[in-house]
Parts: sequence; structure tokens; C-alpha cells
Amino acid sequence: MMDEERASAPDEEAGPEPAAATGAGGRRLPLAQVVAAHLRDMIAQSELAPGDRIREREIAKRLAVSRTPMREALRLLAAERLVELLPNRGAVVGNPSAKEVEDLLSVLATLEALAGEQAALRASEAEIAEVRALHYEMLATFERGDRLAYFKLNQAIHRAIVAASHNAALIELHGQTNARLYRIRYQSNLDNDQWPMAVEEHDAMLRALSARDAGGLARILRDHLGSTWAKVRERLEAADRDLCR
Amino acid sequence: MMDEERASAPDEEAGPEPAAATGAGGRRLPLAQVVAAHLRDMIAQSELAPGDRIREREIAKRLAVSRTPMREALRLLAAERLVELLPNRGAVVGNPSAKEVEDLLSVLATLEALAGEQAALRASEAEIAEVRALHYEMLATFERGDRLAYFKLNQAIHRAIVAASHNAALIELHGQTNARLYRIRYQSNLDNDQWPMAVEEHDAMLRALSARDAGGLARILRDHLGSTWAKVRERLEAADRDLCR
DNA sequence: GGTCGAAAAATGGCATACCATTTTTTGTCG
DNA sequence: CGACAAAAAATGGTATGCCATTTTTCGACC
Repeated sequence: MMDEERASAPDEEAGPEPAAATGAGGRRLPLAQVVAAHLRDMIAQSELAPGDRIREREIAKRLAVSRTPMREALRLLAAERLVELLPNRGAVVGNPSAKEVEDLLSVLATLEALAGEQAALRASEAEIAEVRALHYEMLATFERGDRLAYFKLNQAIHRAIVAASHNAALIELHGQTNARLYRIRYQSNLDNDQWPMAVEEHDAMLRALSARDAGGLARILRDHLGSTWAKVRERLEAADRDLCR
Repeated sequence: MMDEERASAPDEEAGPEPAAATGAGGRRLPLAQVVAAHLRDMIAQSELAPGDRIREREIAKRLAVSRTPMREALRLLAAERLVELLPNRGAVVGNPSAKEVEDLLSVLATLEALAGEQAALRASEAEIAEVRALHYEMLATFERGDRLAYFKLNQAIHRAIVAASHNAALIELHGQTNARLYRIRYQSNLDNDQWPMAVEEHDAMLRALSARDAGGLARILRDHLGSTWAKVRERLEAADRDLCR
């Protein structure tokens, strides 16, 4: 093995400031995650548009971090499929096609159906009560027309049901898949008028869970995302057309 | 940001040999992946037993690589759930409990069922023919009692069906989940006498696919893994008992 | 003998400097 | 004016050296 004491490195004698590492920020989170979060935001806000190349060294310098955490951040984003790593061409911001979204939704629906089935059997009464509570909170946001809050509670309910399955692998896969669809569902939620139907479906969902009707809950969850697809579809196909132009 | 030209670092003037990087080996794959593969083998061969701690610096030195690729390798293995990253305690080799395996199998069964459903609708005739070919190859290994080949063809058939779904997200998730179960299924395949049933199920599977019976294929695939669980169960519970002792 | 605290060792994280390749640019020559 | 080769820039991958913290290890002190 190589001896490490060989050359005593000078380090940087007094850099203007080691940026976020030893510097001011004082985070407890790994820089890679901070960077990843930052990039997510940049992508969400189209500061980095789909198709844009991300040059590791450039962005790293811009964010005042070294390549090490930047590399890791890009790996994280790639694992989330938010960016794609092209050999020798850096990372490019990905944008799922309508078909990819449809496929993803069919998987998500299946996972949620399984989660519903298992949750109906395994959930504690407290967990069911919590889902019910979230449901009523969601109804409140619905009445107030607060789409953002509605969206978040909607997500929370689904997460809660999945969590109630007590199936770690399922929870994880659901989380992954959901994350890949998050932005798209978010956008489509904000400009779409199909609220009432979704509310009705959620109502049925809650009844099935309360009755511990595994099959019923599974079916409802599967169909629920089917209608999501209908909602998202047109929007996406329009976007696809834009990109192919 | 900090200027990078400030201090000229001495680097290592003449290390005994930069190990695998510039040295002899001359791989084209990233070291991280080579290391990850090596660790997988070590784990598979119980050179690293479940529960063992993996000390980054130590193993890195042993394999003659620096910490950078070792860190990445450990991330990869952690993503595969082969090891678990404990804060400040290094990585430990993971070993799934019987419940975790059961949960994983229920997810895998669901994913395969969905894949079967979509494959029945979307597969090309050529893809179906290939599955049929693999099926007959598998029958051959069955007649010869070649369990290893049988196992591999079995896997290949399932992969082929999933691939025929033409659903990239599904293919990916199935691959992930299957990988997490690979070793366990492999081991249980080698010492178990339930072959005939599995063969019959595969037969039904093939018929459903040929007939493009989506619902039927989905059901068969779901049940198929159900019987796998039955096979794996006893073996696992015994193992669990061993570990808890 | 047991407990608390300081020194020592282990960990995780980062920044850099280098290298081998692969892409891009560019400038030159048919 | 276009093909081509040499030069320049970009990329991916690594090795190392430090640092801040967290664990451990140990020894002095009740």
C-alpha cells in the first residue's frame, strides 16, 4: 500500500472561505444532499430546464462546493431519475414522456393497491383514525379551494395508507415511484377541475379502510390513479408536442 | 468562491504504485463498481457475514483502492440493501428477516402480476416465442435435474415476461426487488423438492401469455410467487432463529 | 470497584490535484 | 468549401490530506 505520510500537503493556507464546509452555513446535513436539494429546486423552477446539460465543475463552482459532493448529488438525482447521466456528456435534466408517466402511474397504482390490501389487514385503529383525520383536513382545504394544501394532504393520505401496510419494501418503492411523479402530479393538480371526483373516491377509500375491506380498498386505489392519469394525460401530451417541435 | 490556484499541492511524489488506478489492472469499469462486485462476492461467500462491520479505510486498503471509490461502492451496496450504513459505525452486512422477505415477495408478486398483464397486451409475437423457447430450455434442465441451470432459466423467463411489458419503470423496479431476493431464492432453490409444481405453474403461465390472457397471466404470476414464499419460509425462519440465539 | 472525563482512534465529509479519455474546436490543406 | 488532424476543453475517475465529530479506550479519582 502507499504510505500516506509522504508529502506534507500545504492544504489551502487561507482560502477566502471554505464555503459551506467549515464556513458559515454550519449545516448538519451532508453537502451532497444540500446540493441535491438545491438542484431539485433549480430544476423545479426551470432554472435548469429539461434537456439542459449540467456541467459538474461549473455548477460546483457556482454553488461553491467541490466536485466530490457535487458528484454525489448528481448520483442522487440520477437515482431519482430527475437527471440522466450521459457518458462523457455530463448530466442532463430529464423529462419523462407521456408514455413513461403512464407506465409509472400504472406501477404506482399497483403498488398502492397492494398497500391498500395489506393496510386493510394490518393497520392499527390509530393509523386508520389518522387517515380519517387527514381526510377531514383535506375536505377542509377542498372547501376553501386551497389547492396547494389539498395536494399536500392528498399525498399525505396516500402515504399514510401505504405506511399502514407495514411493508417496508412497499413503502420504499412507493416513495421512489411517487417521487418520480411528484412534479408532474403537482403541476397537474394546480390547473385542473376534477376535484369532486377525487373527493368522492377518497371518501370511498376511507370507508373501505375503516371496514377493513382489503379487496375494495385495493380496487379503489387502483382506479383512483387511473383517473389521475386521465387528468394528467392531456397536459403531458401537449408538453410532449412542445418538446418535439 | 475560493480560488483553486492558491496552494500548489505536492500530491504524492512517487507512491509505491497507484494501485489499480494507473497501475496494472487496467479495467474499463469504474473502480467503485469493481469494488462493489468484489464486496458482493465476499458477502455471498460469507467472507463478510451478516452483521459484520465493514470499515471503509481497512477494506479500502485491503483491496488497494482509495476511499473515494470505496465510499461509492458502499453507497451502491447500500442502495441494493446488501449493506446498511450506520452513522459513525460504518457499514454492516444486512440480513433480511423472514418478514422482510415475505414483504419483498408480496411486492415482487404484485409487480410481476402487473408485468404479466401488460405483457399479455403489449408483447410482440417474437417476445412470446422467446419466452416459450426459454420455457422449453428450462424443461430440459428440469429433466436433467440441473438445479443451477433451472434456477437461472427460471429467472430468465420471469425477466423476459417483465421485459415484454415494455414498461421501463416496471422493469426497473422488478429488477431492484428481484435483486434483493436473489441470494435467498437462489439458496432455497438448491435445496427444495417442489419442482413439479413450479413447472406446472410455468406451463400455465406460458399458455396464458400465448393466449394473451392478461388477467389469467397476472393471477398465475401472483400465485406463483406465493408458492415460492411457502418454499422459502421454513428455511428462513430457521435462519432467523439461528441469528436470534 | 465504579464513575466521570480526557486522550486516542474511528468515521464521515470535503477540497484538490492528477490522469486517461472523449468531445469539441480550430486551423490548415487539398 | 469541406475533410481532417492537431490542439484545447470537458469528463469521469481517483488518490490524498485535513477537519470536525463521534466512539472508544483508559486512567485518575472518589
